[in-house]
Amino acid sequence: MNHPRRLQILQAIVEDYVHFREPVGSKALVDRHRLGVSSATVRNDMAALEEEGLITAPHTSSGRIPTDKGYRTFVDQIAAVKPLSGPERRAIQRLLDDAADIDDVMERTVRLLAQLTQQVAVVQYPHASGVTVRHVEVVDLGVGRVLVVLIPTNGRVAQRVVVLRAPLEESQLLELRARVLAAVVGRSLTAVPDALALMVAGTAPPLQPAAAAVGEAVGALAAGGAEHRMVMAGTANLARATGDFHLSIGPVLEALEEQVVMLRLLSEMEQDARGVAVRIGTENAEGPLSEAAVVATGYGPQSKVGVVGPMRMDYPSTMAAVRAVARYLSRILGG
Amino acid sequence: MNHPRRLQILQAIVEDYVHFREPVGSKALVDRHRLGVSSATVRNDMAALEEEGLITAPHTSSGRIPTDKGYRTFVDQIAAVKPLSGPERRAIQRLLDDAADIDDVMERTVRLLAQLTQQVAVVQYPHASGVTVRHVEVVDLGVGRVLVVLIPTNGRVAQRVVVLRAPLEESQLLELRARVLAAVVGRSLTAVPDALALMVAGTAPPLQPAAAAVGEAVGALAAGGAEHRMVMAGTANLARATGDFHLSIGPVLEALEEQVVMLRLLSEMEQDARGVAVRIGTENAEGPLSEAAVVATGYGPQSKVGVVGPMRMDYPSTMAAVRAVARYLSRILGG
DNA sequence: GTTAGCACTGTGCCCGCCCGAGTGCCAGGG
DNA sequence: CCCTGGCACTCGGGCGGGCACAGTGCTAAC
Repeated sequence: MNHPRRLQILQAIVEDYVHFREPVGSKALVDRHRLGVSSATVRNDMAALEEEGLITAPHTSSGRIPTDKGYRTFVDQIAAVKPLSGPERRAIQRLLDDAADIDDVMERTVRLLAQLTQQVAVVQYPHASGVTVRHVEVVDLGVGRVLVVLIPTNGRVAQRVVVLRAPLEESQLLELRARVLAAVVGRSLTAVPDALALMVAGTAPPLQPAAAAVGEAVGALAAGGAEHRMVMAGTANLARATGDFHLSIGPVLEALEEQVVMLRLLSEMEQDARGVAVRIGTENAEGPLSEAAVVATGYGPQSKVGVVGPMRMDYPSTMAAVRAVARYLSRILGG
Repeated sequence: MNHPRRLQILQAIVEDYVHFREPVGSKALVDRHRLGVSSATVRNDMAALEEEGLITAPHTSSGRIPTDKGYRTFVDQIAAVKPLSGPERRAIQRLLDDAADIDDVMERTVRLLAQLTQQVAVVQYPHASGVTVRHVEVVDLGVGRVLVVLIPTNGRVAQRVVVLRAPLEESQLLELRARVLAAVVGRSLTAVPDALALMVAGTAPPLQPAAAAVGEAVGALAAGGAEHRMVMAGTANLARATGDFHLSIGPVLEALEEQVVMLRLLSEMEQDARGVAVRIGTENAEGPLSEAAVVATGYGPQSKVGVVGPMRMDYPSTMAAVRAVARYLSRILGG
C-alpha cells in the first residue's frame, strides 16, 4: 500500500466519517476535498481500498466507512502530534498548578483530559517503583493499641491501628519505632516486607511480639501503597458518543469499572516514536472494548494516562491532548 | 385516597410494570393477581387512579404506568423494610470484614451495593463532624523542608511538604512539633485552624515564621480532610436500565460526575420512620435526575449511602439492600 | 490512467391497511 | 350502591408496496 492518492483518500474518508458520522461516498469526497480527480477515479480507488480491507460499505449502496485496519493506517500515517493551542496550554497550566495534594492532582487531571477530549479519561496513580519510604510513625493510643503510619515519597500516606497482646512502656515504643525506622526508611516499597522480617528476627524476645505485629502492619501498608490505582472521569461523554452509531455503552462502562483490566491494558500499551500509543477496536483483543479505541501515553517514571472512546474519534486532537496532559503531569509531579 | 382495593391495584400495577417493563392493562392485572373482581371493575378503579394522577396511559389505548406520584404512594405504602436473606447478609459481612483501610472499605461497600441492587451505588465518606485530630507528625526532610502529616480519627491521613524560610535546629523542630501537638490533638477538624492561629500568635519570634508556615499547612490539611467525598460504582448497570425505557443515560451520568451536586442531594434527603429516604422523579427538582429515583439512608454519625436508578425500580429490595449495607457500614466503622 | 455515462441495487420513507389490546361506557343484576 | 358483562371505539404497531435517492460498478472513450 504505497499509492499516495489512495492514502489521501483513506485519510479523507476517516476525517469525513469522524466529522459527519455517516458513510461517505465518492461524490461527497471530491466535493469536500481538493483531490484533483473525478468521482469515478475515486470510486476505483475506493474499490481498491475495500479490497485491502481498509474501508467497508455497510450496505450495498451507501458510502464507505473505515475498518479497524483503516483507522490503524490512518493513525500510523500521522507523522507528528500537533501541539495544543496557547490558550489550551495556559488553561492546563493554571488548572494543575494550584492543586493541593496528589489526589487533587489526579482528580483535576482526569477531569481536564475528559473535557479536552470529550471522551472518557483514565489516569493511573504514579507508579510505585522508585517510590521509597519517607517516614514511619508509631503512635501510642493507649490500652495496648498503636497507630502505625507509613509515609511514602509519592504522597499516598497509609495508616492502620494495631492491637498488641500487651501494652508497651514508652521506652519500648520508642525503641520499636527506632528499629522500624532504621529498617525501612529510604527503602523502596516493594523491599519493605523483607526488610521488616529481618528486623523482627533480630529483635530480642521482650519486644518481639510487638515488633512482629507492627512489622506486619507496615508491610501490609507498603504492599497496599505499591498497588496500582486509577481515577476516571467523563463517562457522560460516552453517552453522547454512543448515541448515534455503533459502540454500545454497557460493555465499555463495565470494562472501565474493572480497574484491574484497565490498568493491565494501559500498562501493555507501548508508545511509539510520537510518544503515544493507540489501540483500535479488535486490537484490544476480543472483549468489551473491541468496538472502542484507546489512546494512551506514559508520564513520570512508568505511569499511564489515556482516554477511551469510539473508534470514530478525532485521533490527531486526542493524541495531542493526551500527550500534552501527560507532559504537564510529569512536570508537576517531578517538581 | 383510602380505598383499599384501589391501593391494592396501584400496588399491583407498580409491581407488574417494574417486573415486565411494559404498560399493564386491566385484564393482565386480574390474571396475575387475585383481586377477586372482574376486569371491568379494575378498569373503573384505574380510571379513578388516573383521575387522582397516580397512573397514566402512554397512549389512548394501552395499559397504564405509574406516575411519579403513583410510585410515591406505592413507596409510602410499604410499611416495613424487609430484611435481607441470610446468605446475602453473610456475604456482606464477609466482604466488608476483611477490608484493610478506609479507602478499601468504601470501595468494597460501593461495589457491593451496586451488585446487590443492580443499580448505581454512591457512598459518601464518613462525615468529618465528630472527627478529631489523633496525631500530627512533623518530619525533617533536610535543607529547610519539613513534612507535616495530619492523622484524623476517621483515617483520612493527609500530608504535605512545607518549605521553610530557614532550616531549623533539631531542638527547634521538636519544640515546634510539641507546640502543634498540644494545640490540636483531640480537637475537631473544623476547630484546627483557629487553634493553630492562637498557637502561632503565642510563639516566640525565633520560631514564629516556621510555626506560621507549619500551622498553615496543618490547617489546610484539616480543612481538606473535613471536605466531603464520595465513591461510586455500577454505572454499567445504568446502561441496562436505560436500554429499554425512558431515562436517558447521559444526564444521569453527568449528575453522578458532579460530586458536589450528588453530595448535596444526599445530605438533603431526610430518612423517614423506616430508616430510608426515597426521592422519585421530579421530587429531585427539575434537572438531570428528574427521570430517576434515589434511595438513600444514613450511616455512622451523619454520612450517607444510596443508589440511583430508574423510577421503575424494585423499591422494596432496593430499600432493604441500602439499609442493610448502611448498617454494616456503621458497625464496621464504629468498631 | 482517467473520465463520463449509465444501469443497478439496496435503504429509508411514506402511505395505507389491518389486527389486537385495552379502554370507556352503558345497562342489567346483586 | 357497587359490581359485572358486553360492546363500540381508538390508537399503536406490524406488514407490504411504491417512490426517491444515494452511491456503486462497469464499460467505453479519451
